[in-house]
Amino acid sequence: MASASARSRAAQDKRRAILEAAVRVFARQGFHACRVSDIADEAGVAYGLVYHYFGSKDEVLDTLFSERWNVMREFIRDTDGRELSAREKLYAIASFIVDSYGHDPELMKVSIGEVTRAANSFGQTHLDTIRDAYESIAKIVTEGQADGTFRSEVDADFAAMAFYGAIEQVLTGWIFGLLPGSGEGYDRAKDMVIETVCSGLDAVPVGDVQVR
Amino acid sequence: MASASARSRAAQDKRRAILEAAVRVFARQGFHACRVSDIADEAGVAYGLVYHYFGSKDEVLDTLFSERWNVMREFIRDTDGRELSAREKLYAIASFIVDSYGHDPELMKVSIGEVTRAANSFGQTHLDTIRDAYESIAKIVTEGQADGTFRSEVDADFAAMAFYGAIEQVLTGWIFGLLPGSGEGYDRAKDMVIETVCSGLDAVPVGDVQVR
Amino acid sequence: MASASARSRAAQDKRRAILEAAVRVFARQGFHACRVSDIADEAGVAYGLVYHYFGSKDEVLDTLFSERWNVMREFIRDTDGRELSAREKLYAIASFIVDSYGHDPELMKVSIGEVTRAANSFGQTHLDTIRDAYESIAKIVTEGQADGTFRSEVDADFAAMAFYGAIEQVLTGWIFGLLPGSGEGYDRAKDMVIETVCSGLDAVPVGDVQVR
Amino acid sequence: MASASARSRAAQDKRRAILEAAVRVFARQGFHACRVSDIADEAGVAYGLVYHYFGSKDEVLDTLFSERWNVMREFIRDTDGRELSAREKLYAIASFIVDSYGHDPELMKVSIGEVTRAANSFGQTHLDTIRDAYESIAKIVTEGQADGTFRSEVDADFAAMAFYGAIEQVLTGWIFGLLPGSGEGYDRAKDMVIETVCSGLDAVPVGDVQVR
DNA sequence: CATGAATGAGACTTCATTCAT
DNA sequence: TATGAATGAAGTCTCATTCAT
Repeated sequence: MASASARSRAAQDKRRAILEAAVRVFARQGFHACRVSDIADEAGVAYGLVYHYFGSKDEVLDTLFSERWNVMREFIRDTDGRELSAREKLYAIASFIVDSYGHDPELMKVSIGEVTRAANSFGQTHLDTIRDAYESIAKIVTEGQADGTFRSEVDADFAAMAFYGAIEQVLTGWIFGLLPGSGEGYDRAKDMVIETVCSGLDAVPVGDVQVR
Repeated sequence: MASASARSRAAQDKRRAILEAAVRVFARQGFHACRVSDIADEAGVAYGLVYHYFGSKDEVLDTLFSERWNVMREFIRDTDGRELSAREKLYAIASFIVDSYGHDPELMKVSIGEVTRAANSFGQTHLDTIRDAYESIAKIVTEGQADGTFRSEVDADFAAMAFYGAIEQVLTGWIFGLLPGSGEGYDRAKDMVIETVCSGLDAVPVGDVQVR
Repeated sequence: MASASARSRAAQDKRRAILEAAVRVFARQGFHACRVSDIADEAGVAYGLVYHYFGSKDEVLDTLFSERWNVMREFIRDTDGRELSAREKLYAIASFIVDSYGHDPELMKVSIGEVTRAANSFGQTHLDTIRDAYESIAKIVTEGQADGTFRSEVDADFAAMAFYGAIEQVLTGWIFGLLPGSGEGYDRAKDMVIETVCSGLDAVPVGDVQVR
Repeated sequence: MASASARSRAAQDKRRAILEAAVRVFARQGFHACRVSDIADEAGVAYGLVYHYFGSKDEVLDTLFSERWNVMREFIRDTDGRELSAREKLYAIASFIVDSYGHDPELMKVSIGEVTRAANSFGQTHLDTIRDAYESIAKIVTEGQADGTFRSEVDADFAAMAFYGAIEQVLTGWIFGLLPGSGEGYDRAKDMVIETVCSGLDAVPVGDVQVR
């Protein structure tokens, strides 16, 4: 019985090893440029074992996406349930995303870089998950607007998108090497995201501008 | 000579037809999932003609991306040279990007999905172009900070990234149907991007927050 | 010892279960289109057990074929030794083959489709067995010709082939639904095979025909 | 225009070359044991050209089947329309099949040996064609029975099956080397098939036999 | 310019077989 | 006996690219 569970544990270890190897090679070469054998080699397992655990190369990426977004969705939902102001909630979420990058930049690189391809093929499931995450963020914004913390000029859906996009682009900047500071400046980054999105760039808030 | 130029014009028409067909099939199926023959079929030209005008399938995408970003870079540079406040300049740029989407959503989908986010392959090729655009935006922010329009709490590089990311994510939301309002709400979208990024979400600007 | 023999019997049961499962899946999907795991699943045993009892997937089919043909060869030999006329012997053999189909159509389908007709691979392996059976039939025809029961116009080898072919094609007709009556008309079928092969179609026997 | 038709003719030549090469390699190694590259090599064309003309390896076999059975079906229909006795019609058909073997033994080998696999997968179309051919033969038998040439003891469907099976088994005998005489004895073979099927083996026609 | 047949390297996937437990 | 994870060779199919016309 112990041996059975040990065998099972060992088996799952290989599965996990394949998944982690996939993150590395996808991040390094991109999903399309990497072969299934690259994943197997990186994981140190036989070619066929990838297909023992996953139905296809796509399914490996699929699994990676699911895991990343489920964790994130759960975090957002938990955060929303805590006793925090709307701004603090957004800060917590921004922190989580930035920290995720700090913890596993390769996974984030894959997650950000391959979404489109996923959305274009097997990604309907993920779109629903992603939509759900955005809606949770929008809900936080809406609550902030309701209690007077946030202004009501901006649609909550829209703000959620801008909020998430701002963060993700910062990560993209780090990934591409367009932005300095990855590796040390995480805390500063979080602050700046929140500063930008919550307080804005303006020294003094103004109304609409008119540019032809 | 007239006939020669007419022939030349006709030829360029085919080239253009291929490019436009490519946008449609890339947007529909993704760059990797579409074959060169799909482009030719969509354009209504012979298979080999694609190779008469372009050196490779990659070059078709490269061309598409370059055209789009050169226009954008030029616009940003021009805008920077105009007699506008920093906020107005950002508004003009946001308008331009949103209008670009309104004008050719498929091109934007391809541009964002296949190149901007692709840190490997194509992303690398166009990195300098992208970097240049971001730097132009950052320069505008810097100037705004210098003349007191913008606060200095946020790094200009960082703000440029957040600004661009917020916009691009809104487009992404439209592309994937995560955000309602594409098709009508462009003007409102521009305002909201500027509102969000410049004025922020806060009803009353506050300082840093402390979350756990 | 009783328990040892019981264990052994149980073991042979599994072996038999695998063989019978193999007949079903081979008949359903064809030998090449079915995987070893299909056999194991159908038999309700573990993957590896197939290899405990058989050296290879081929060996499973070989075993099936050998069992069936050895029984048949034995029957033909026994029949030949009985006190019967040549015609009665052929009738007995035709009966046996038709009854075999009635008893296990799937096995016959596999035997005919995957081995008898497969001039390459499996056919070669069992050629001697098949040849032996045909020769036994030819011997019966020869004896019939010797004692004046059968005409001598037709070579015995040739007649054996035609005889067996006629029967097998009827089975094939049943297998593929080209011929009605499988399931009920076995006795009638036997009669008709003998009628056709022994008495022929002619109302009155005639000589050679001349067709351009 | 001439050059266009020449090009087209050349193209069809390659297609034909692939088909003929396929017959040879399928006959030599069997469908399953041969790789697509074997076909290409045998035809002296590039690997990919097989896929330019055929959607899959299966489709190559499929095409071979169709051609062979369509020719045969047409011949049977034509024969049925001629002014011949039923026996002469059967003789003509038997001749045709035997001659087909004489003319292209490899095609017949493939045609006979791979039917089952075809029937198990893509062969529904062929089954209909084959059924049609059998029915045409049965129709000839029925007419013979109607005009008193043939006895009515044997069902026409059944007789058609036995007739065809007897012939095919002779070919199989030649293919396997179980039967001597292939190469020279074609005419004798035709006569014997007709003798066997039409006149039967019996020296003197008898009624039913009773064998337990 | 235009066509589309021809090429062949490359990648995914399958699956028979082995083996440690 | 029995299990099923692990292996890796082999083969199908795809598709970017070339080239003769």
